[in-house]
Amino acid sequence: MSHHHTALLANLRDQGRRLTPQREIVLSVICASAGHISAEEILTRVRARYPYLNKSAVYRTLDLLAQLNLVNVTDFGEGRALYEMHRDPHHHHLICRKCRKITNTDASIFESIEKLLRAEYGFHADLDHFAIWGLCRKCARNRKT
Amino acid sequence: MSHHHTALLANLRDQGRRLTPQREIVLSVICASAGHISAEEILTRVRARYPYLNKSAVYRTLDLLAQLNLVNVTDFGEGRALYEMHRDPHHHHLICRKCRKITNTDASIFESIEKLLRAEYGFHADLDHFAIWGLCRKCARNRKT
DNA sequence: CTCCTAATTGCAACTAGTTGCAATTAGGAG
DNA sequence: CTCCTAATTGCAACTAGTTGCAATTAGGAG
Ligand SMILES: [Mn+2]
Ligand SMILES: [Mn+2]
Ligand SMILES: [Zn+2]
Ligand SMILES: [Zn+2]
Repeated sequence: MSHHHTALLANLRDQGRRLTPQREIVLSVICASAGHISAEEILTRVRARYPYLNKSAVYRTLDLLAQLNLVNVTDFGEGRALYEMHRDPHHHHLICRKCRKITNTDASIFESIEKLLRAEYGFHADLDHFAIWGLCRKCARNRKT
Repeated sequence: MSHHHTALLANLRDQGRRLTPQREIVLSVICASAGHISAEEILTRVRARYPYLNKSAVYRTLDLLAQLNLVNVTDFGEGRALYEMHRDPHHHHLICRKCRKITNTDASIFESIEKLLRAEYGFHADLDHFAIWGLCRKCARNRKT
């Protein structure tokens, strides 16, 4: 049993919830994927191992894993959610709303804001995977600025 | 013709796009709404004035307005997008992933990051309406922290 | 004012994801 | 190991939003 299954199990037990084979398979598929992966692709890979697993169970598991903060969910403007394991070091994505170019940054840029939100609002922000929209250098220049 | 219609017209003309009655109606419905409003509710209000306007036109207009940055689009975890005019002063929302409580903050918290992204990546971030997930004070305390 | 054409709409069919409920089962009690 | 029950799954029906394409039209040219 991997490290992530242990984390899942601990989280579930706290809430009187159960570790089912379906949940284990979904989690391990996400663990085995390098980057961002869609629900549809997760379902495909899950079914390679367990052909009759229902899509409702996959979607419900994805919601659960997101709520437990084991995976992050991000919309990169494709009109569907992409899932990724929470891994260190954290990173963020800058997305150009004009040309859709994506640039990565590291997590440190949000450190000061995390402290501010905690100090001022008592809010423990999940700032470990942001999609930040805007204009890239090239597109901002073309706006005759 | 309102200030917002003028802004829309200018944006459209630049790109060889057109100001249609459908687009005007959708924009004015969002302008007339105080806070966040769903696409479904926009469609309902649009049809109060123009009963046969097609939902595709509404969704396509919403995409367009978002791309032109005249409205912001945010998912507050309800599984659907909410739309709001870009208005000053800007604000952000802190959402607890456990109890779904929503707290507002003002826009100034992101000023330093906006400068950093511009200086370091040449990226002009749209940081005027963020939904930040995390744990509120109460829920963070209950996690036996 | 009329004509023209590329942009846009309306439509119908489709896709991704959600929901309510009966059947199944994880996991605790004995 | 067996029983029990609340949590979960599978299913089928549903909803929100998307897409391709023919019909319409905004807005520019003459
Ligand atoms: Mn990522
Ligand atoms: Mn808002
Ligand atoms: Zn760009
Ligand atoms: Zn909370």
